[in-house]
Amino acid sequence: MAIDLEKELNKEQAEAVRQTDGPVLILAGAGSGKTRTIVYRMAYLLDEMQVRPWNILALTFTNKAAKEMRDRIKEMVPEDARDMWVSTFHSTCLKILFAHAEKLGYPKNFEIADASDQKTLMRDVYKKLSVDPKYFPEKKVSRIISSAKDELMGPNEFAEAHKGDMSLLKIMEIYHAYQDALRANGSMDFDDLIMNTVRLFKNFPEVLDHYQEKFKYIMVDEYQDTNTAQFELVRLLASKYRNLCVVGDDDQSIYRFRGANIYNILDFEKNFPDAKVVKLEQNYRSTGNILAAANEVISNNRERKQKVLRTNEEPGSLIRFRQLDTAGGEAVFIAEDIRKKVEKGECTYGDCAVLIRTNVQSKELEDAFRVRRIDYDVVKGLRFWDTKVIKDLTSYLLTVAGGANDMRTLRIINLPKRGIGAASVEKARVYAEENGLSFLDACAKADSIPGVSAKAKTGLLSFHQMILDIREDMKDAKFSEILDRIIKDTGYNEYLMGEADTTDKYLEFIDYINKLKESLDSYEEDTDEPDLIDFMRQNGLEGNNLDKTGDGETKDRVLVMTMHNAKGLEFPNVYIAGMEEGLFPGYGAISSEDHMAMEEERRLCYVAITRARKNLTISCARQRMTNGETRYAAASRFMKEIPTELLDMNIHPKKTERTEHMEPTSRQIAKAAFNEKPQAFSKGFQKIKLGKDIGGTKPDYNEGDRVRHFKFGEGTVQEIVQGARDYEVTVNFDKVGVRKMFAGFAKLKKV
DNA sequence: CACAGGTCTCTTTTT
DNA sequence: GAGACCTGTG
Repeated sequence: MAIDLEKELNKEQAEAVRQTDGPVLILAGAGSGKTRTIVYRMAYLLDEMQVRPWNILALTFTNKAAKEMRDRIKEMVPEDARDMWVSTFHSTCLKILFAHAEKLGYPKNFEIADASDQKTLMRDVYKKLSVDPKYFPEKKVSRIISSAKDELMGPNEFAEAHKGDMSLLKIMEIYHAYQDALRANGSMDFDDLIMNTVRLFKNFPEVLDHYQEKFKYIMVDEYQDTNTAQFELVRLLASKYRNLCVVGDDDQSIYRFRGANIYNILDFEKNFPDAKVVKLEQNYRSTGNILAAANEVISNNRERKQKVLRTNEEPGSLIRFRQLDTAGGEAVFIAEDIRKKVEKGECTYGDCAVLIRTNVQSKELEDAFRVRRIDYDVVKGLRFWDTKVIKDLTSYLLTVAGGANDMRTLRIINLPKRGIGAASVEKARVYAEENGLSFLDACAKADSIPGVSAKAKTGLLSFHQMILDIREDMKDAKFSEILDRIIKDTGYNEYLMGEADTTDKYLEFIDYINKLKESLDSYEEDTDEPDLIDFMRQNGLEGNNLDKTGDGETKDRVLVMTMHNAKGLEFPNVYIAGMEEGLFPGYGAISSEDHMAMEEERRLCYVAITRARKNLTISCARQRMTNGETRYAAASRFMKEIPTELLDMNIHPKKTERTEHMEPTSRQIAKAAFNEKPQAFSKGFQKIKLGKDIGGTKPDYNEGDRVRHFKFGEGTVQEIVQGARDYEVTVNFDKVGVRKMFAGFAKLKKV
């Protein structure tokens, strides 16, 4: 099948497809037909350039993206799709490591430690090293270790990089012990998969050479999200044939917090000086006004590649902006608005999505939808294999199967409760270690373990016997049958009934179990030598998340999700909720010294805006409960970056929109009145005029006055200028020097 | 050993 | 304000 590029693609897309050799950077703006371009490019490589399918590697971040790409290639070139490696960074590395694990000192059948395994291991490490989590919060330390791995730093390099820093040296010690614990369990965590593959390539040039020869053409999707380790991996693989095509959008780089390095894409041409760059700026998604707003907002970023999205669409309706008094009122406004639209037949619930900055924001929205009987779903990050029920049951399965690491057995030793407390477990564990036994085998020797209570002894012995019995009886049974037997023998079903506080919850648990069984059955059918550890390895990476966005039941319901979760999706009607200073941009970005933090928030805003196809509604609340505290906030600075002429601000509100829910209660007014910031509350409905009312009140200090800033401390006011939208104040701070800020946000106090 | 009550924390998330 | 987690008591 010959491909008519000119007919099926636009000029830029066709150009991107034709750039087959050498390094290529495709800057694909939001909604510019990125996936289409990638898929055509692959088909072109195969059909026109006679590239062999097994010489192509395509890397993505999510399984969803990999699957979509695979499916679409299959449609175009069915016979070749099979032989191409189109998968995530992690599963690609897994495939490579699987063949070479022993070279790095890992067992051939190493396991993958997921988030909860990591946590368990960290716990152990803290106990072993008697680290005080007060000084070294587990979560923070885990994050530091993870980012060290993202930067390709092992414990030793990490120590080298932080010589003399006492607290970091302690973390290095934890890092060391954590790696040891992983090794002892024959496991790698997700970050290890990438880091170890890079190590493999660096230490074994012949292995690298083999894969360089294999992957003569490499493509990377969402390149703006790559971290240093992933960059290095790609660089190594591509360094021989140099046919590297990366696709991404620097304006949509929103994962800095998990190691993504935006300079990978910004500096691509520095790293590959002969790179060809193609920009895809034609947008096929949104109306003119939405696109104009997105372009305006993102143009405030300095560190970016110049791009302007354009469209053939009409300008469409204005972007609506509403400021409500409370977060609850905001939720009511959104729910009512959606209800009215659906009643008028303008759209269906499924056409609407509410985007939020933080997960806690979903609560009020859920209440508002529930009260109105509006079908909705909150897209949660909850993933199938991380679910407690699934972790419990797979731990049982692996323990029964034998060869499970102790971590699994330890998880279920007293679950459901069988009278074995933490103290007894610890004793059995020490005994196991001293005698070189697995934890399960140590249970059988309960009589010889010193200091274990009679009750616990019985518990340990019967646990061991139960596992052996199941193992013996179910030798030839299907995995799903073994699972049934486990549930029966352990009384896990009864345990779940106790755990679930509602019937719905219980049914959800049962649903998980059924899904697990299905998954086991289909694995057994498709695999020559089914093996549970292999099953876990396949699926632990196979995100299989219960995400409700795409596949399967496309129910007609409103979706509520974080802006991060919305990346890559689109909806006719989008609501962005919580457009407030302190929430979006978040407090952290506002107080950060690093301007890249604010730029990242702005990119997130850009991502959120560009999700909308036809209608975009942005809202915020004057008052919101955050972290158990009532906080007052002005509208987001990002709102001021959208030109007024693109906005419908409801300056003359219709009476019908002034529902009681939006009015503050007298108690709230009283509360606000006692608050130090009197501008926090409007009396009744406040007219919103950008440039005046939003944070634009004249400060109560003058040039030359001493003022205090919540973060920067004291300083002297050098200049106060009335800007287009707010008063701009220049302050020379004693500690941090001269800063320019908007009076509305800086909350400077006269000293 | 289990449970109750006190304490602490609290962006964003994939694999 | 809610959820996770730790500690003290029965």
